[in-house]
Amino acid sequence: MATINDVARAAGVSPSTVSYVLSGRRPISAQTRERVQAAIAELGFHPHAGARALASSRTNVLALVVPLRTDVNVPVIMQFATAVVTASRTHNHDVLLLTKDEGTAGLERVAHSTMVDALIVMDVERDDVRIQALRRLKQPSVLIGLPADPAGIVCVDLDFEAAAAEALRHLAWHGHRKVALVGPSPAVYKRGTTYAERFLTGFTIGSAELGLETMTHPCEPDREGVRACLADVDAQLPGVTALVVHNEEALRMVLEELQASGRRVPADISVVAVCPRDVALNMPLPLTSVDIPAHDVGGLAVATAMKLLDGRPTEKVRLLPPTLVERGSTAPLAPTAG
Amino acid sequence: MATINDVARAAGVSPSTVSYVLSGRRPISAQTRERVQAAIAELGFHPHAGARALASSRTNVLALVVPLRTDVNVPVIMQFATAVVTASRTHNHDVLLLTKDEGTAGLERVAHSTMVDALIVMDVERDDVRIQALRRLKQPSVLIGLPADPAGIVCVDLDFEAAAAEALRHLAWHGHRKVALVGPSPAVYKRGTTYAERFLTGFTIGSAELGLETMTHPCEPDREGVRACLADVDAQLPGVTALVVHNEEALRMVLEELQASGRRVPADISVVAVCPRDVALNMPLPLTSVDIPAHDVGGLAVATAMKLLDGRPTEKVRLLPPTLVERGSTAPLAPTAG
DNA sequence: TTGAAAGCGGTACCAG
DNA sequence: CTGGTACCGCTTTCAA
Repeated sequence: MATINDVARAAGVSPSTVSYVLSGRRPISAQTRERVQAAIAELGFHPHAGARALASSRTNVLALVVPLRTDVNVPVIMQFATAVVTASRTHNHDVLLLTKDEGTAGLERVAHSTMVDALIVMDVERDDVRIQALRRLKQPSVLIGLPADPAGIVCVDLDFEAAAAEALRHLAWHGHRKVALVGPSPAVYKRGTTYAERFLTGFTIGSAELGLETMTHPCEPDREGVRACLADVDAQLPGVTALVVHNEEALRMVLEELQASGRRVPADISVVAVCPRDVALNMPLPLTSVDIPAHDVGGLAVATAMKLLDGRPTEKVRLLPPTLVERGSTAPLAPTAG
Repeated sequence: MATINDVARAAGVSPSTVSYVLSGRRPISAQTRERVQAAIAELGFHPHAGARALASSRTNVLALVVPLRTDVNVPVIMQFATAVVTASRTHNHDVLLLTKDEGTAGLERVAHSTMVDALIVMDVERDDVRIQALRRLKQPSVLIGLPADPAGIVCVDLDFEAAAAEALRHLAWHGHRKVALVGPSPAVYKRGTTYAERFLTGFTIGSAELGLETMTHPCEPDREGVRACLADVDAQLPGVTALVVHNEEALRMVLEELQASGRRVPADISVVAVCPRDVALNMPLPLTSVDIPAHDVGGLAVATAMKLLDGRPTEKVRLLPPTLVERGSTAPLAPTAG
């Protein structure tokens, strides 16, 4: 492999000049620059990452911590991950993949050994033990999620509270008064996954503000779970005219069960999904949905990390406003039912 | 951050001794070792990854290339990825995550800049352009999959041909003579994804060897696609008594459509799935399945990469034998139907 | 606008 | 069994 010295020799300049051509950190005459670039191309020179990291204290690598567990929504995780990788590349960074099960030790390992410049952590829980560890690191970190105490750490996420409010507002606008939330599985709540809690909060507040009659119910994403959930909804909120479904895995089954019980969507019951747009579009019926913008959130996390690395100012908590797109699964409440 | 020199000073030894304590590459007296380890612990010393890479020409990082496209089965991809990360950690390596869309350039970038010791590449196609690039790298690579010409590259995967044969053998043993293959979507075949082709080959050969009456049909994993596929199967192979489903996304819908058409599984029709065990177990009915051992394959890929790095001998192509587990979705053919 | 050279923090060879 | 030290390849300060 060619080194910077080989390039310097071939171009008839000093190694430092080659380095400056590469980094652009000082003016170089056009002539010199061209000679150097020609030599680089000819020799197929690629700077040695380790050497660079050693000399510059910059690795150009971001750590990404993903949950390994599969009770959490895998496709969404994957969307976040690919978004982070893609965004990182546009910022000239690569991504080191860590799994959550290494816990605090994994974070400390890659940080202390200077493998990464910053860390992006997914699947953050209410009182995540990893957060105190992150605070002690010399590298900055960005959470995707929102823990109980985000002090000293930067967080980005969808504004799930607003998302719930948005869903309710849409339904209320269409005249719906009785609305049920079909939530994630109990395990998700139990774990202290904050997006679930935040959505619930927004739902409750929104319900009160709009004067709606609502109920909420977790939902195990299998056939029996969905049936049980819908049965409870019908029992506790008779005459329900709309559902907000914050449970991707269960979504398709909810639609099927509604159909099985003889209810047409949206004629008999409206459904607002909370999910990535492609999921909403790939249902039997295109669903009105509040988008989970995994791509945007991942991109924002990376952009935020870059700001931190550059010492640029950053919001401590950045919650993206939700967008609701009306598709085929919601309709105004029929006058007779109002 | 403490350096090796700080540790050496604190322990009253030379830096090289500290290095040797860390690497175990030469005998150290118990006394010295303890003093050094105490100093390491006290100072919270962690070797600088870049410095280490520079001096040793070893990064202890593996590149993992995953498909970014989502027409491919996301949960399985994720299983492979987490298996690779987990296995890498047991070998004291970390994983750099690359997406397939960077193509050849991405591979060359991380290899030429010495960011990784070896590469693991998923979603390999028949005539994958990346393969020639991999051959030129100084780092070894392991493919998960099997291209047309694997010369010079090590490949690991499930033996999909044998998997198909195994599924048919199981059904034939139970007296089934008319069997249809519900395959992946046409797009998967079109792309030259070899696992699909290999399964098809195995199915065709197995069918001939067992003297079965069979047909094969790709299947778009949505409601209409599944319906159309099953309709074609019924039309072209009337009296079909068993299905082999090599399409995870479609699996649940296949079962539901069978039920909708009044056929009970396994009483009226047997179903063998080809999927990870957890998918087979999470269906309404636990399915007899040929396992896609993502964890094993990922682990094997990593172990193989380690062998290559150590200069130990390795099989060029390693195809894991399939295992079929009988669960509730297959039954002997009823005598009356035979 | 460019060059010289001192590190960055380890590794591993050469000595003893 | 241990120490001294020349690198590994690049960045960046100091000089010119």
